[in-house]
Amino acid sequence: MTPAPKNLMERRNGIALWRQIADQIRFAIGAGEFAERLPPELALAERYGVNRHTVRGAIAALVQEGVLRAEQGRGTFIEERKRFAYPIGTRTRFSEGLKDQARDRRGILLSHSIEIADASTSEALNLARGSAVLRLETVSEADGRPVSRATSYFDPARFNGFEHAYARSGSVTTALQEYGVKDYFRRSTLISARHAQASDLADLKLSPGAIVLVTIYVNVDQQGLPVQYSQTRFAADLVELSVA
Amino acid sequence: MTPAPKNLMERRNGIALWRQIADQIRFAIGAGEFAERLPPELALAERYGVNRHTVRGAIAALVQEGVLRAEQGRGTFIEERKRFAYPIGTRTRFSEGLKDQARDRRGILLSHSIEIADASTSEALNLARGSAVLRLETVSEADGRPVSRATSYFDPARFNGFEHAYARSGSVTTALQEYGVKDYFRRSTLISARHAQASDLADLKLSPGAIVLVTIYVNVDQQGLPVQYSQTRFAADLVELSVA
DNA sequence: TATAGTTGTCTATTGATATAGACAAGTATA
DNA sequence: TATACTTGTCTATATCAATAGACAACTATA
Repeated sequence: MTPAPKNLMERRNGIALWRQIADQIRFAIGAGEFAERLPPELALAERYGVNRHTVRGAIAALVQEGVLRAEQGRGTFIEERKRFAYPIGTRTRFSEGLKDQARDRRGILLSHSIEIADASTSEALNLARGSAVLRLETVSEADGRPVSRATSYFDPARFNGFEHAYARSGSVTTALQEYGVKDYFRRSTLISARHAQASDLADLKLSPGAIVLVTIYVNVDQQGLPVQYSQTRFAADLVELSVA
Repeated sequence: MTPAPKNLMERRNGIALWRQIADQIRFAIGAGEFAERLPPELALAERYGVNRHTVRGAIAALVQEGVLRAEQGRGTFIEERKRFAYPIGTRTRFSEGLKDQARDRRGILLSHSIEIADASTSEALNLARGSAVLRLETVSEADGRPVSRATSYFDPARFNGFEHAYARSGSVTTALQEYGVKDYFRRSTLISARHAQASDLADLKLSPGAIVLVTIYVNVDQQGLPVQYSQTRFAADLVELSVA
């Protein structure tokens, strides 16, 4: 039995109480804390040490998001399930990693462009300074829900027209195979967390102030040559990263 | 030249404009957008499409955090701090991991207690249901700055008095050696991110609304027996996790 | 030493946030 | 059907957030 943590809300910190409580409830749902139905509004008000109307504000926001469904006289019910556990390892692949947790997984190409590589990109892909790179902006979905938003870089000399291959299959793994990369491995992953930027909020269908987990990584082929340099943002309320 | 993105702030979303702007400025600094000095308040107000006083609120918060330093008549300057890269792997150790990045690393014991293990703890440590566990609350510091806040569980039958060993050395590695555990390995790590709780804000000296990276892991000895089950919160503005 | 440019402080007004209480409307159950 | 419990709606009040304008205090430099 949890000892009813009271007054854990911070006031006058620039984040409205109803927003903080909405964030807490969403996170608690992701952690499986509430089975199917939310406690009554008065109980939640007691738990968070606020007025019932403030809790109602939080619930209204989550109903708007589609996380909750309120029924007058009956209660407030949860529309969603637990977080995805996304495995990070030497053989990390989006579709493989979630195959036991979601029926449909696919990537969607938002846009692509050829650019001059900056310092970190050219170093990661082992290209000469000032080389051109192919940049892909993608969203990955699981069961129709946007899970991650990636910015990836490829060497256009080796992977000319890669954007079409990716757009067709919705999978980096499949697209790489079309270019003769039978297998690939993750060399390293850097993980950080921050508030989502406005553009990611829209693509990941998040509410303002949401947190994203950011992974920066390089994938290499069987010869150890870098094939993909990528920065991926995961919705922290929907995904946790599992390092095996 | 960036085309002065105006009016990208969301209003009446439960997050005060000054807080959103503070988050944006902090992120822009991290991305190296401002060299050394922030643009004047009026220019920032123009850029974000808000009143000068609103920008001042954001700057005041960042000064409080130690990110900025304002000097009357001169301008507002950036206090440089780079993030620690904390390596996560099979041989993850706090002091080892930061030894090239900080001169002094140590753990501080905040409190300890004997409790009845809950379901996840007893499973992680391979204990019978309802067994007693030793719980340690600790803070780890690097160069005097609190970097992480951990809640760890040990089997009190095997590690009787472990809290004293830890308090003496400030190191789990050293304390485990006193109990004959010459080496240990990390079996798995689960990583998530959320807003910091009030108690962690104080211990990690964070500002309200700050983000923490949460790692949940089990360490096992050379025989594969679990010795430590732990949940650690890292200040996301100060630390990124590196998976090799 | 002027002057322009910067941050700091004050007053005032409007809208959003949070609290409080009362009661209506709907649901489940004894 | 009566009762307890739940969500929905209304009024009212106090505090915080955001805008607006004016001017003081301080710094760099022409």
